[in-house]
Amino acid sequence: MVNQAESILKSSALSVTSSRKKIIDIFLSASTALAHQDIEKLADQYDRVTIYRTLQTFLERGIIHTIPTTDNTIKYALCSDDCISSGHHHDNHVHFLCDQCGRTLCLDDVMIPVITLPKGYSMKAINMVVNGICKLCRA
Amino acid sequence: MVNQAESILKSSALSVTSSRKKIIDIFLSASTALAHQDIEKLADQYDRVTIYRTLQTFLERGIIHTIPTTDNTIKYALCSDDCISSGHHHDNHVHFLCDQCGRTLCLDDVMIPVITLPKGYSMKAINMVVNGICKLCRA
DNA sequence: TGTAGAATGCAACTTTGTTGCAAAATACTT
DNA sequence: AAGTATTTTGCAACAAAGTTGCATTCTACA
Repeated sequence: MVNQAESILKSSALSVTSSRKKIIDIFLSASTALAHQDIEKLADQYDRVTIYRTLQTFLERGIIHTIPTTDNTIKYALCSDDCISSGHHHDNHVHFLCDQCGRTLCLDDVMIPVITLPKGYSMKAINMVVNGICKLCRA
Repeated sequence: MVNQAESILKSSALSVTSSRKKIIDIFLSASTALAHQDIEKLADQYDRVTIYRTLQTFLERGIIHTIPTTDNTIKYALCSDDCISSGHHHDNHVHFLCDQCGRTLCLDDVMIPVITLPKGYSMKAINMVVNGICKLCRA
């Protein structure tokens, strides 16, 4: 019996350690994208440095991705299954940052529209981030 | 004879000081968006704290705006004339981050397309950032 | 089960950002 | 043009965020 965290690690050819499993579990049970600080609090039995290195490793392997924000913070979120299984990383949905509750949400149903760049520019990745008030805060 | 930096400060009802003029001049002569660190180096006769506070003031007055990035840095750029003169801040063009030279460019000609959010979400601001290789690096 | 190699924790450090307060500069009044 | 209220600046001290080297511990695998 292998759990989801272990299978993610194994399919990325990473050794299975308790800190890595814990951090993946945190992402799996989170409904929003998480800042480094959030993870530190939720996994406080592990060293700060371990969390930095683990997130770095996960980024390199494409297990998680970053979401750009207009304040100084970086938010991390699990990549979708699609994103992991394909070799290349692609993350073509819109992200939403609630100005009231501070949560970062993946709007999986809202695709990023195609845009045309000026001559001479090539595109490797695209991010679209909306700020506003989320469903829960408006209700 | 009033220079451009002074007229920007006066139209924002800010007192004219040498550090503020210097920082605006840096933005005026920069072809790309700048990180805090860039400004610190280019205005190293001024205290770090002064630069933090000046950028903060400029943001509040809508003289500059931030550009979100996927790495940990925030980049600042001068708002266009339109953006300054209208009361509200709007910055509806796409930003481009070159993965090779690291520069952040405003693609003034590429507008952010309109998207539809799911029910219950309200939009206050939107950012679109493209990573890739810029014109100059490809040439 | 033993061992090579990888991951972790610790300590020390660098960088980045913040706050309070005294000194200096600016804007405004007369 | 000088005096003064107010704003801005620089300094110092601090807090938070991120990095590096190295010894110890753990994992994967023979």
